[in-house]
Amino acid sequence: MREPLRADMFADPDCSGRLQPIRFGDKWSGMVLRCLEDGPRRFSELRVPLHWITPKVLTETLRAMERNGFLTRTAHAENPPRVEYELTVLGRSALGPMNVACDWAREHLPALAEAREAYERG
Amino acid sequence: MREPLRADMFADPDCSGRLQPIRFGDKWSGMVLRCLEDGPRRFSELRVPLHWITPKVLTETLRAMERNGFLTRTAHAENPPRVEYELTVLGRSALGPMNVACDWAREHLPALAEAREAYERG
DNA sequence: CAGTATCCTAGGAGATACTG
DNA sequence: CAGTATCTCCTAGGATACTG
Repeated sequence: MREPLRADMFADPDCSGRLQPIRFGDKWSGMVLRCLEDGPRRFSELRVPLHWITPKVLTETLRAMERNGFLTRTAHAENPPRVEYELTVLGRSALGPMNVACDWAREHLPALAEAREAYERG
Repeated sequence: MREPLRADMFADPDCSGRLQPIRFGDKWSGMVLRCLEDGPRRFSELRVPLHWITPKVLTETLRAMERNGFLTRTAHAENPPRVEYELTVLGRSALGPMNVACDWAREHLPALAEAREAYERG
């Protein structure tokens, strides 16, 4: 629940390519969803597993998800500033279909790869 | 099983926007998957429900899905030519997660829309 | 720390025209 | 009918630098 996010959270080479045909929103939303699964996280904390995504793009992603009601943004009046992002009930409900998609991908990734090789051979 | 595809198959205005945060592959793959659900279809038959997608883009989409092993392309030696696209077992298996995602979207679309309105109001 | 502000680029996607 | 072949456009996404 409160362990730090691992830097290699999305480092699996099998998933870094385009083998996974199911996407959640834009490029990063699905991964952010996964990052927030175990509780609220800070801006810079999210950057680590997300391959050091640039602040501009992470801000855009978080704003879009906030706008869609997937997460809330809480700025604490401290110095240095601390901002936390946390899934809403709606956002958490999206983990359901995402897990189904992930299970499907894990199960069929070998078949995907094999189909590509067969296609390449002609 | 053999009814023609309806032209307004994807005409629902609620789904034409960006409210649906789950995407299958590129812009058209998910819809093609749905179009082939009930059996093989011809190239020009697919164009109708797909908003008269340009042939170039439909070809690209079909080639990508064929490459990933989602469907097969069968050219019949006739005149005029007839080509049929049909889902493979792998392609059909992707309908599982897609239906889960569609169910989720249908259930939460009102909440999505409401979240947006609330965000817009500030 | 948690962001803005600029600038830039690759490629997904469409319009249009042509062909075996 | 079932596609190619070109051309063009848009924008998601990244690089870099700066700030309250």
